[in-house]
Amino acid sequence: MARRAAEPAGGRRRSTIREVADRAGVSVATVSRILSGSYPAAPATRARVMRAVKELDYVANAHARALAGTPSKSVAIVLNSVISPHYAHVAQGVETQAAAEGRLCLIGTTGGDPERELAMVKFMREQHAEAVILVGNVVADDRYRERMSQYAHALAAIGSRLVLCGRPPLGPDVPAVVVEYDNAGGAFAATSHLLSAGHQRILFVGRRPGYTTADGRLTGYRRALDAHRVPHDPALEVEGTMEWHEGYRMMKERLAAGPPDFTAVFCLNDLIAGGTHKALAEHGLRVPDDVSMVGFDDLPPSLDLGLTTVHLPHEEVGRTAVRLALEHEARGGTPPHVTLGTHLVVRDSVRPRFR
Amino acid sequence: MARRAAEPAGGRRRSTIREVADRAGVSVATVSRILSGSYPAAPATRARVMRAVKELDYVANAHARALAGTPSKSVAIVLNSVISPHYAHVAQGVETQAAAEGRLCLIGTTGGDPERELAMVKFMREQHAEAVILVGNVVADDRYRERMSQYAHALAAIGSRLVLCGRPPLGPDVPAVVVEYDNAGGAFAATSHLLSAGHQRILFVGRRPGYTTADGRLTGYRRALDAHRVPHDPALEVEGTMEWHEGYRMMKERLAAGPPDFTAVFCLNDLIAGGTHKALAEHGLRVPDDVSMVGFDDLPPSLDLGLTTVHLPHEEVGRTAVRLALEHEARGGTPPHVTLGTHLVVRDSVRPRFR
DNA sequence: CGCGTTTCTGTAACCGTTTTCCGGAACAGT
DNA sequence: ACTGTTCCGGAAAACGGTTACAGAAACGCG
Repeated sequence: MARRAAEPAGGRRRSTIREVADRAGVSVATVSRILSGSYPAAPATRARVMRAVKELDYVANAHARALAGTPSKSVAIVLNSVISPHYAHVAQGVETQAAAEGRLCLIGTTGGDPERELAMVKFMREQHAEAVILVGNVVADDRYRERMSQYAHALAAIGSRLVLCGRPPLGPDVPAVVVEYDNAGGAFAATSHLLSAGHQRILFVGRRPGYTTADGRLTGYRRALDAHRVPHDPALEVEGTMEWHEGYRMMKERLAAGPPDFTAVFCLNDLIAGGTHKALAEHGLRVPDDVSMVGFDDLPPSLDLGLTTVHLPHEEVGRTAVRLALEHEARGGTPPHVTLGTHLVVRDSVRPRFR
Repeated sequence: MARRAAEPAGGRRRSTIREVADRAGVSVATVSRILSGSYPAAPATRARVMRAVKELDYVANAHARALAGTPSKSVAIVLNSVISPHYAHVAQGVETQAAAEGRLCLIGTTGGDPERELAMVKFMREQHAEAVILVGNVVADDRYRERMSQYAHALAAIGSRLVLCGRPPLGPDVPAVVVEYDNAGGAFAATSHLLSAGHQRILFVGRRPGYTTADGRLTGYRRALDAHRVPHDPALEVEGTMEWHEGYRMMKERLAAGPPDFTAVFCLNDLIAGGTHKALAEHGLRVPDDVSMVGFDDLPPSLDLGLTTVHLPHEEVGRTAVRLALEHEARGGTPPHVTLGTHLVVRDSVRPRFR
């Protein structure tokens, strides 16, 4: 066979079920049956087969197995990057739940590039993933939206599922499971907490129109102001992305422009809170003595900072995504859309202020 | 066909290459060739095929393809958990490099359980991963060591590779690639930094005998003391695991036992540094004014803390692992063993002390 | 117009499993 | 001893692609 010629340098071939069968003196069918477990086999035969398997160190070829009709089930997760703590936690949840349900976990990252995300989804489709879980923010232009909903349909057509985590639904008739958390609610709670402590001028750090997460949190912030009848000042909303150094930059610039015109800070997330905190410290402003502060995410930095923040059920999001996708796959019907609750974790970054 | 009966509830079937061929009025061979790219085909035929593909929204079955001899290459990574920043960074490196080399990335977590780790390796072997990358600490008992080196041989036999990241080799004749970073060297540098600043009594927080990472760093610490002819006091080595709350606990207990008998702290990693920092603060001890401090890892918390720490090339470890495994797979020979360098990042947690 | 080339396209074998369908052996009952 | 069950194990047909081989159509040329 010429086909055999192109083998990896050092290697014997991977042993096949046929070789096991020969060595055990039985047919391939018997080996297959014995290995797949529950099948009546004479103890002697079973022993012979098992010995052959051990001696050859045989493991089944997952591809052949999948092809023949016993697919090794798998779940795919696609995210921007795995180093962002939030994504990492979600991924952990996905992985945990997938393992619990006996599924392998495929992972791919996109670096935030919609193009690569689309490619990943296609890739996962080829791999017969039972569910493709998309996590995180993207700017959703129309072309992207269209192609993604096409993929949703394609996946649905073959009994698989597209799952959107922490991003808005694609549309009413797109068959995708959606797992969100309550950004607006959390922001409302955090802002109310500051307001109740007597703060009126609350800086919102991390505005970013078009990004659904940021938008949701901004909405909650504004609603809380409204509910407390505190006038809303657009000048208190600072724009920037969701990173540590951006938080640092935003606060630096703000303070460089003049003395603080706020008594409290709402940070879009804990990373930003970290940077902001640093910038404040460099200007001799202490938290919470001089400035109160709340964050969002409840990820590691908040522990170091003693930051009062909004807890997000990161891992729960991942677990729920897998669970819903898998049970929905079995049941069929309209795909579920759940919103997970968030709650405030009070630490030590807010001080009451009385007029 | 009875086989067809057990279909997922809602779904049409996944379309096959045969259906594409029929619709385009050509043979399957032609479709296969056209899709696999570089093959001379009449423009008209190609167009017809492409249209059929689009209309049926066909994607190839990766399993069938793999079976037939064009395996979709993949690389597997197995780690304790993806939420630990260090692992996450390594994973990111692996994923990046894998993508760059056109490989899919399979991921599995073990929760630190050797049993699950072994199961994962087997699983990955079934999936025909070109390399299986193991990251992180384990307590290596003999049974574990033996089975793992058996897997290494099994993988090697079929032209795949076992890669160990940040853990010690299994033995001289075990065909596994090893990528380490220089724990001892980094610890030496960090400790020397403290010693040069005039500190003599340096608390080592996070001793954990048997864990290679901890052991390596402790070695570096002791060597530095030696080199500076500072007597080594075992009472200055505190035991604990590598987490934030452990750092907190260790320092809390130390301070509860009596006034500080040290002027500087060497933390096994940045997480511990975070907890330690907090505990110090609660006792009114400021860093670096009252106590100097160095960490290890250069992960996010160190930014917030302004921590002087040892930088580890996390992502580089992951990338190197993939690169080495893949080129070694091609070349054959003795598997490489590399140690990546580390260096000190000076921030603002160490203050000179003069007698 | 016949023939050798060149270009495409079809046929069929094969990849390594699972599973259906069947046949033979052992064993008990009469 | 003959038949009916029960138990085991084998042969062979899928699964959905790739590719070696060969055949047909188109083309240039003497």
